[in-house]
Amino acid sequence: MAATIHDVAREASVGIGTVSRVINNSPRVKPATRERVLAVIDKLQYKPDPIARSLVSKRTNSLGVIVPFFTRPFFMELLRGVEIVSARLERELILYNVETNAQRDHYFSELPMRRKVDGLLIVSLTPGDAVSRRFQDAGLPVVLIDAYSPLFTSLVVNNVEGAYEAVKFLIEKGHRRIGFINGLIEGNFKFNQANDRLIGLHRAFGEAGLLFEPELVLTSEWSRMGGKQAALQLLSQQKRPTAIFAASDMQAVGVLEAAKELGILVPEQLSVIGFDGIEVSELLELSTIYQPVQAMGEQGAALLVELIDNPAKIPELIRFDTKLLERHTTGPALTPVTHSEEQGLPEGEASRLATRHLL
Amino acid sequence: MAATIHDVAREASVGIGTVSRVINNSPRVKPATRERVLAVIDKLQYKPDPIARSLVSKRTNSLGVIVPFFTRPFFMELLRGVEIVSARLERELILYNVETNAQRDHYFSELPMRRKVDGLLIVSLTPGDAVSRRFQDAGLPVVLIDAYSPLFTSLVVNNVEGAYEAVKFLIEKGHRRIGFINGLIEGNFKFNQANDRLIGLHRAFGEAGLLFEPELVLTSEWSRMGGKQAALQLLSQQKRPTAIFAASDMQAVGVLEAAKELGILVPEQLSVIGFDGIEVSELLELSTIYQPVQAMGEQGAALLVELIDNPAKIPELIRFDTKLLERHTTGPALTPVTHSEEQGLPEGEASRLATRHLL
DNA sequence: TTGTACGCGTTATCAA
DNA sequence: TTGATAACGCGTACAA
Repeated sequence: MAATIHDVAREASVGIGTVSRVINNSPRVKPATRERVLAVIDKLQYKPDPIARSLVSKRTNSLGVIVPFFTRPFFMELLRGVEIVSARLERELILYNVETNAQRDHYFSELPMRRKVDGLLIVSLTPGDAVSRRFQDAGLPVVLIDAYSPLFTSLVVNNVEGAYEAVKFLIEKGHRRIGFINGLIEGNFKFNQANDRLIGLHRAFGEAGLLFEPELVLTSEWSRMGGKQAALQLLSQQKRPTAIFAASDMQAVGVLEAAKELGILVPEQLSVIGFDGIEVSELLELSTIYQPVQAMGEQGAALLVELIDNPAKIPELIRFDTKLLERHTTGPALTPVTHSEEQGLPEGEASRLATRHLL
Repeated sequence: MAATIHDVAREASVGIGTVSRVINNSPRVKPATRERVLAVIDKLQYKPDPIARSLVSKRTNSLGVIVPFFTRPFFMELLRGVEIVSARLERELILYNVETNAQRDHYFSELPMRRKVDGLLIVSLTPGDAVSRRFQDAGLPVVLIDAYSPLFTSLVVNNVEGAYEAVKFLIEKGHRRIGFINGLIEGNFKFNQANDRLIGLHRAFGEAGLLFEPELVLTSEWSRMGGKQAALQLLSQQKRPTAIFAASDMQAVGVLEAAKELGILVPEQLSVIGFDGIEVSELLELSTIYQPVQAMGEQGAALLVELIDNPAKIPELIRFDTKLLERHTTGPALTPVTHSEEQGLPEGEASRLATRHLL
């Protein structure tokens, strides 16, 4: 059996109060007795029991993070940031992964009650009013990452601006028929992100005097497969787009796959730009709108800990800027080609080129 | 303030013992009073405090997982498996990420003491004798994944066999000069894996009567960059290999990058095969040795929970088989080319082909 | 079937 | 500067 504070007290011939003061380095203890107690602690290998400690202190020294689809690269890189500072600040990290609305609601309703965490980081999910009130009533510190609520400190990336830049960039390259594959609003996950990116697109279109063509805008899951399906649809239209902007890198990867399957050369015949700037975008030399995901994770965790230490802190809104990363999937627009006239390149050669893998 | 068991007892005019029996559905309570208590519980929104509960029950309902470099795809996919079953079994998941020996030792020594978790999953790390004893003395259930110890239930993949198959496959394709980029033994992380894969290589070489050429075997970090550096070195030798086997997919990706940089065509001039079968290998159409990582995570978590419920369970060793995934980075060996004679393809064309990205 | 009292291992209060 | 004692919220013998 592990030693308790009583064992130490007895062995050192002091009261448990004194031992407690020693382990919490209170100054109110005579150096001599402190030494003695410390010696016994060392001898008995005594470690205060964190559970008993939290029972009275109401603190668990751990951070909870609610994150949807945590294996997706975007969330992984964010989690990495969170982990870095939670480790540095010596907090345990409890992972609440959500894949369904039911799971989300479950955590949203359970977590405020059972005080298993000192604070909560909510990623890419926006708690509704009722839920928000529960968090507040429970006095549970909350920080939102990639989501916004006036009630909580929120870290967001400028999605509108990012999307605007992506589209403007394509327009400047001469593209006029620009497809957009937006991300699905998965049961209110990712609601703002999808919306904002659409707004940015509209703004760029408006500025350039382009009219918005509904048949060029599709919605898919935030995944490779989703992007591929959507791209297949977009690219088999009569007058297919010369450029596609995808709301996430994974979707953009799907676009690349679709293009390859159709024998369409990127970037010669089709420009593709993604959103996120995750590692695969680098591997595939995908042009993209980079967002500082890891930094957001780090700062989010840091702010949460601050908030835990000072619950009176008022919520703030922190914005992060995106950055356009021009790589090799975007190029100037050619004169638009229709299906019937695209025989310029000998069939064999085109598909051979298109089939070359190797990043 | 949240309601406690006392509030419920008073409101329902019963003793706290009865309330306790109700929430733990003990049969020893009259249906009528149970109803009454349940009603009050509902009315007061009472939830038993998990901390107070663990203080007496000695259980936290949470699983700890010690994992090195958790953002690396291999570990991510494993974690996904762990998360799936920990969520299903309603256990919290606490993440202990390890990036240095110091961190590993820290967790190894702290975790057995502070009973913050009911059990521990240790991934790709082999605890030494002293540490193992600590875990056992503390009575902390432990399951090893991708690591082996006779003291704990261990889930391992047949690395020797996997490496053997990879190399045999290359040999059957006609390759004779086969480079091997092994993974670094990072302060004893991944020790067995690297060793086993080398053994598999030797076996295949031996069977085929090939002699082992030390200059074709390098070691690098288990990363893209590491693989790339090693490949650059391998491929700039006078008589460069016609095939490279990398100990991990990420390293293999680095090999592809190196080949591209040198204008070497894959698979025409160089075959590349990786190990792991992570998602990027699919994206890049990389041939590889697949290991059922997610399944290992799932089963590891399930076994850990079993062990927690029945600590007397004796350790078992569970093996998983690899599977060769032939994709598009491996092909038949050409007659070896030396640097001076590889001008067969016009310079421009070769590099143009090699530069084509698009998966 | 039900209620009471005690213990789990700490921290905090207060008197000494 | 110290020690005794009361919480913290729950599970559980034991008594009724």
